[in-house]
Amino acid sequence: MINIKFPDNSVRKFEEGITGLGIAKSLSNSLAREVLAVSVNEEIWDLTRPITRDAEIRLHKWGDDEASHAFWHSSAHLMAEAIEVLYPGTKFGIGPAIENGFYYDVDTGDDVAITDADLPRIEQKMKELSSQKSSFIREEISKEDALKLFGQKGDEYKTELISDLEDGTITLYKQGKFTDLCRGPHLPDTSPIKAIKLLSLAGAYWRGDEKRKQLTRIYGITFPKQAMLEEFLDKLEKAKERDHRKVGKELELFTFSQRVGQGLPLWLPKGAQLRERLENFLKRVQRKYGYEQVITPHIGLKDLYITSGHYEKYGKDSFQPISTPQEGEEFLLKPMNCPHHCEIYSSKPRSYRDLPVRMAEFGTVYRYEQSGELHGLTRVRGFTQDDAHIFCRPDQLKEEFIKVIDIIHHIFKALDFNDYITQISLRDKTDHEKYIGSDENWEKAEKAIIAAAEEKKLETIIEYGEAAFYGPKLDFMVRDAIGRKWQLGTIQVDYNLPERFELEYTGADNLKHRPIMIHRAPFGSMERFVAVLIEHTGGKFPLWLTPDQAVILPISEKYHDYAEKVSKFLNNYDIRTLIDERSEKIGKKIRDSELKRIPYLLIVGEKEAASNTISVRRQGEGDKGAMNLEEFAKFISQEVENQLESIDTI
RNA sequence: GCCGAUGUAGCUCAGUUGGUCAGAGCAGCUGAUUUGUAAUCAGCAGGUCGGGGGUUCGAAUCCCUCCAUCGGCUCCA
Repeated sequence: MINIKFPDNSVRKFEEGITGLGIAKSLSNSLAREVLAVSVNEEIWDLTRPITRDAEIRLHKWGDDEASHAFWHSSAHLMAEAIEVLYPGTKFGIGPAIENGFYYDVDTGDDVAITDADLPRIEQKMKELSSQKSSFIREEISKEDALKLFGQKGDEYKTELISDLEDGTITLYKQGKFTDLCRGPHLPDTSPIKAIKLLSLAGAYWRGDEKRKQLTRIYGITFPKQAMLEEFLDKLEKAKERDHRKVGKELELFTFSQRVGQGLPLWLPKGAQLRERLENFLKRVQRKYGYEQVITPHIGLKDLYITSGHYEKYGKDSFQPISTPQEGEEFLLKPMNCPHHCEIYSSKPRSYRDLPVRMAEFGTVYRYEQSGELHGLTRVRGFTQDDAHIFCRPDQLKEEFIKVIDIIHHIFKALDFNDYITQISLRDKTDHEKYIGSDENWEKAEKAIIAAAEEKKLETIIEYGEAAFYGPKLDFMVRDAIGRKWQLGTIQVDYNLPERFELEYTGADNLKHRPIMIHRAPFGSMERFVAVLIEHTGGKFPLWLTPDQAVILPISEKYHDYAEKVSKFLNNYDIRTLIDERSEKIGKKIRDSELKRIPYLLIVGEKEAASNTISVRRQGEGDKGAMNLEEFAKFISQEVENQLESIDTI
């Protein structure tokens, strides 16, 4: 007999070799029907795998990540089985469960291609196979046998994976006629996989390596119930309504032009208005934190970037140098602001008493991103960083770093971003080619970030190999409408540029010392931040930010003049309004999608014009009744002020 | 850059196998209507069907190529 401990700390005895499913059955039949996976001592197991020792277990039903993981992983195998039937000879790469669903990378050979049109056929075959209720059978196998098995099939991908594995840790899973190299865990059998949707096809390099073969990746998602699938697809559809590219077009915030060039956003008046408000907000915050604004040009001599090391790293893949009538003279569009700021630092001698020096600039930079990488406002070729560089002494590093974390937290709170991930990006110690600078400095910089994050009690995830080439980073990542992660705020510790630019200050000991540089951008870039802001708010910005604070609706054309008067009056109070011309024509109503995003509706007609008032309605709150103009202006100004004040005291 | 898909009026879209296929709604303009918040009526104007090349008696439709966009991969100073 073995002791099984449950999440409520109760312990029961079972026969040795009992399975998760067996335990579930002993508790209740309905549980046994619903359970999908089991955690045994924090490791996710198949429900059918015998437990031979005392263990702590948790049973997972749909709704637990562990359950959906096993469910989707099994679905990936089911899809692979279907593909093997429909496309014999297909070779398989990897097929994991992901956050929403699963994928499998397959190689159908050069002659056969799976296209979008084939997806329903594969879905159909999956449904057919799932209803056969094939069991997923786990089997341990020696490395030698595994290599032999997949070698016979001619599957070079699996054999490559196996050769990287330790002997004695290799397991196979079989269901129906399909056998796969797999760590598991899986469902007991295929039957719970009822609702199936293959979502998309994409090319994906084998092992993520650009130089290797590109396989066909098929994405899909499955659920135990059709209704769940429909709900998921519906949610996905709704999320697309918030897409910043769609909303940005509707609200006339920004546009692109093929003539101007790919990835070069054109900010329309309302977008510029919004952006300006954000900039002013950030400038105000930064002033409080002791930053000074600087301004630097959009280009710099090529030598500047040779000094910084950026030319060597990115020169070939950047916008190419601009030549001048002067033979041999070459300028680069600036891809970052740091070198310029370094030159400002060294424009005069610095004393230890002067530090820290905090230089801020909304600096527009240009990077030649790969064409396939461009994406709305989140990934562009010309963008404006809310950049700043802090030059400080080693003893100031931690405090300065922490202050930057504070700024970012402040900003995120002010804009109601609660759902973000904090990531520490460190170097990949085995890859020396990718980074510049001494190990000693890297070590110091990485420790500083980790220490600061600990002191601020940040819940961070650590990613190795994600550091910038000159230093480690602390990044704040936010999700977009359909769940993709984007880096917004970033803080980077850099011992490198100060060395390359030979920056120094005179210490109390009257000797020269090297300052440490912190790069930071709370928004990341204005473009990306606005994009994420749009998707978070669905285009309904807070009053203090919104380009149009009120829309004036004249009952009829007769009151157009009065509407103009109201608009002008409010404009004097810095309240931006829009007169909805369309409503002048009776019965024509402004469309919801546009109207709903403007906080206040001001209705004017005979009554209002006569009494010099407006009928005020706040979206979502209903009528506020008639107000005279001055009253309304004060009311709005007060509201904006209150909002800004409450932001300040966050 | 790579794999796959898409590109028809300012916007959203229809256009069956190449032959009245240059269309609709909304937006715009001109009139009429004077009406309290999701749509008043009539008329007008809008497009080298992403660009270029080819096949054909004939191309929005088939082929090639370039450009852009979308979903991924890779990349992201």
